[in-house]
Amino acid sequence: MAGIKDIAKEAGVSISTVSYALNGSPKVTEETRSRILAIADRLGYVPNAAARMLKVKQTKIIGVFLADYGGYFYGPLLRGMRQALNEKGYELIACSGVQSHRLLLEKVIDGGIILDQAFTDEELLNYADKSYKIVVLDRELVHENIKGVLLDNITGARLAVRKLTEHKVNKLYAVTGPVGSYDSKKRMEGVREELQSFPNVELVEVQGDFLKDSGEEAARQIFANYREPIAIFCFNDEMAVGIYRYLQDKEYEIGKDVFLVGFDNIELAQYMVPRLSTISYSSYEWGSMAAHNLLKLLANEPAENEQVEVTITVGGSS
Amino acid sequence: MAGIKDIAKEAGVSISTVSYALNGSPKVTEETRSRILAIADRLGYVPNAAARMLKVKQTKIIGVFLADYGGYFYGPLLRGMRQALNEKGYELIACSGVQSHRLLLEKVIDGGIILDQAFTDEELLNYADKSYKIVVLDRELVHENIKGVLLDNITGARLAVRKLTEHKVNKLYAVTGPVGSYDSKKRMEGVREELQSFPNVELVEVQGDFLKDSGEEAARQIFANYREPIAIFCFNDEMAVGIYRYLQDKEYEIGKDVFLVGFDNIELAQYMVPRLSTISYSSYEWGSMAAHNLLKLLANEPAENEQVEVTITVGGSS
DNA sequence: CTGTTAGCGCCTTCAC
DNA sequence: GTGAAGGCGCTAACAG
Repeated sequence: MAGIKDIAKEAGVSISTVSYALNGSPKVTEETRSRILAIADRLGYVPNAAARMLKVKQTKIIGVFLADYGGYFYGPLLRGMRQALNEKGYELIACSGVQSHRLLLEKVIDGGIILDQAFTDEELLNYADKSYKIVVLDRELVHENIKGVLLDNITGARLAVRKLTEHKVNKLYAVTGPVGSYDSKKRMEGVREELQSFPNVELVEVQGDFLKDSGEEAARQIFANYREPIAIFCFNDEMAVGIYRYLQDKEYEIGKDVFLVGFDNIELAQYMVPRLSTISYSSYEWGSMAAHNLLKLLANEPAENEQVEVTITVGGSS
Repeated sequence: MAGIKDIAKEAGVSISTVSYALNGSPKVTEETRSRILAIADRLGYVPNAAARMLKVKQTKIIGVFLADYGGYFYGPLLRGMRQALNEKGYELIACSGVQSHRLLLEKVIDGGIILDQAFTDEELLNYADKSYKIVVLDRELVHENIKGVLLDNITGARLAVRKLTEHKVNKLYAVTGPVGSYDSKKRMEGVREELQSFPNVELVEVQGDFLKDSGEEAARQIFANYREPIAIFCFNDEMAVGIYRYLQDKEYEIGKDVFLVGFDNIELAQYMVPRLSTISYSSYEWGSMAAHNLLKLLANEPAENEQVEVTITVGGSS
C-alpha cells in the first residue's frame, strides 16, 4: 500500500510537497505537481480515509437510515438523494438497524437522513446538541441542527377522503399505520379535518402497521359486519393490497361495494384490478430535497423545513 | 466531544488504562474498569472511529454494492446479510454508483459484496491483488481473495424450459438480460442444454435488459408474427410483467395461447392474473451465504464458492 | 495492575 | 516553492 511518503521518496521531494500537490495547493509548481501525480498514479496511491478523517474531521459520506430496504418505494428516494449528494462530492450509504447508529456517533458519516422509527426523538435531539447534522423524514423536531422534509400528509388524506365521499357511504374506515408513526398520525388528522364537511359519515379507525398482512386482517374485521357500500382509506398501498387479497375470493367488488384509496402509489398499485386509487408524490424529489437540506445544514447555510406535495391518482377502486 | 484523555484526567489514571478498560483488557481491575466506564458514560464518551481505524486497520463495516436499490428483491437479500454480519459484530452499509467504490479503496469498509456490473472484473481482481476481500454475486472470478455465491442459473433455466415444453409448442422464446450479464448468460446456457432433449423446438433469442419496458418491447416483437401457441422464458419476472402489460389489451391469453415462465419470484408475480410461473429461491439465504463467506475470507478461514439452489413455482401462466 | 511512549497516515503551520 | 516537525485520537508494546 503505497502511502504519501513512498511517493515523496520516489519523487525526491518531501511529503508535504506531495500533500500539497495532491490537494492542489498553489504552493507547488505545475511541473512538479504533474510529476508527482504521475508517480502517485504509477504507485497506485490511494489516500487512506481514516488518516485524513482524523485530521480533516469529515468523511464526505452521508448516511440514510432506513427501517428496512425493499419495496419499490426506496429506489427513487435513494436515487434522488445520491444524485444531489454526488453533485457536491458526497457519497451516500444506506444503513439499517440500531447497531448502525454508531456510524453517525463515531463520525464515520458527516450527517444523517432519518426515516426509521428505531431512532427516538430524544436520541436525535441529543445528537443535534452535539452538533451532528440531521434531516428527518418521519417526524417533526425543532432544533437548529435538524431539519425536516415531510410529506403533506394532511392534504393527501383530505384528497383521499374527498374522493371517497363522492360516493354515498355512511361509513369510512381508516386503516392506520403503527402507533407512533408520524405519517399515520398526520393522515388521521387530515381525515378528521375533511370529514367535518361530512358529518353524516361515520369514521371507524382500524389499527394497522403498514404491512400487507395487517391490511388483510383489517379487511377481515371490516367485512365481518358489512351491510352496505363502505369507503376505506388505507394509510398506505401495501395494506390496500392486503385488502385486495382478502377480497379476492369474496363476493364484494372493489369500486362498487367498497371504495378504496391508498397512499404512496407504489408500483403494484397500477397492476391491481381494478387499479388502486392512491395518493401520489415523487419520492425521487423527496430524496433530493432531503439531501439538499442536509447539505445546507453541513455548509451552515440557513435551511428550512420543507414539504413534499402530493396529488391523487384515481383508479377504478374508488 | 469528550476524548479518551478527558476521561483519563477525570478518573485520575493514564490514558492507556482508560483504553484498556474500554476495550475490556484483563490488565485492569474490575473495580477501576467500572469506575472508568461510569465516567466515560457520564462524559458521553464516544470512540472516534477514524482514530481507531488508523490503528486497528479495520472498521468492522462491510459494504454491499448494488446497481440500484428498489425492488422487493433487495429487502430479504440485505436482511440476510445484515443478520449474519451483525452476529459477528460487523455493520452493513449499502452503496451504489461508481463514486462509492472509493469506500472500498480507502478502507472505509473491510470488505465488499458485489452485485453491480459497474465493477469490471479487472477492477475487482486488482483490488483482490491488494488483498481486499470480496464476495461476488454476479460473476465468476478466480482469486484467493474473491469468493462467489451464485444462483444455480442453469438448473433454474432447465426447470423453466422443462415446464414450458410440457406443452406442445414449436417455438421457445428466451427474453434475455443485458449483454454482459452473468446471470443472463448462464440462463441461456441452461436453456440450450435442456433444449437438446427437444430438438423439434426452435429457440428464438430476444434481447432484453431485465427491465419491464424491455419485456413489453420483446412481446411486441414476438407477437408481431404469432401463428400458434408459443412458449416464453423471461429471464426475470420484471420483464415478464412487461409481457403481461403488452398483452392486457390483446386477444392472446396467457396460459393458453402463450406459456410464460419468469425468474426470481418477485412479490408481484403472485398478483399477476394468471399467476406467473417462475423460478424461486431465497434471497435471504443468498444474502446470508454471501455474508458468511465474506466473514470467512476476513478471518482467513478457507472459503469456497457457493451456489444458491432454485426451485420452480408453478402458476397459471404455464 | 498501571503509566510512558511511539507511532498509525495524513495535513498543515512554520521556517527556509 | 519546499522541507521539517507537530499533532489528530487511539492502541499496544514495553517498562515499572
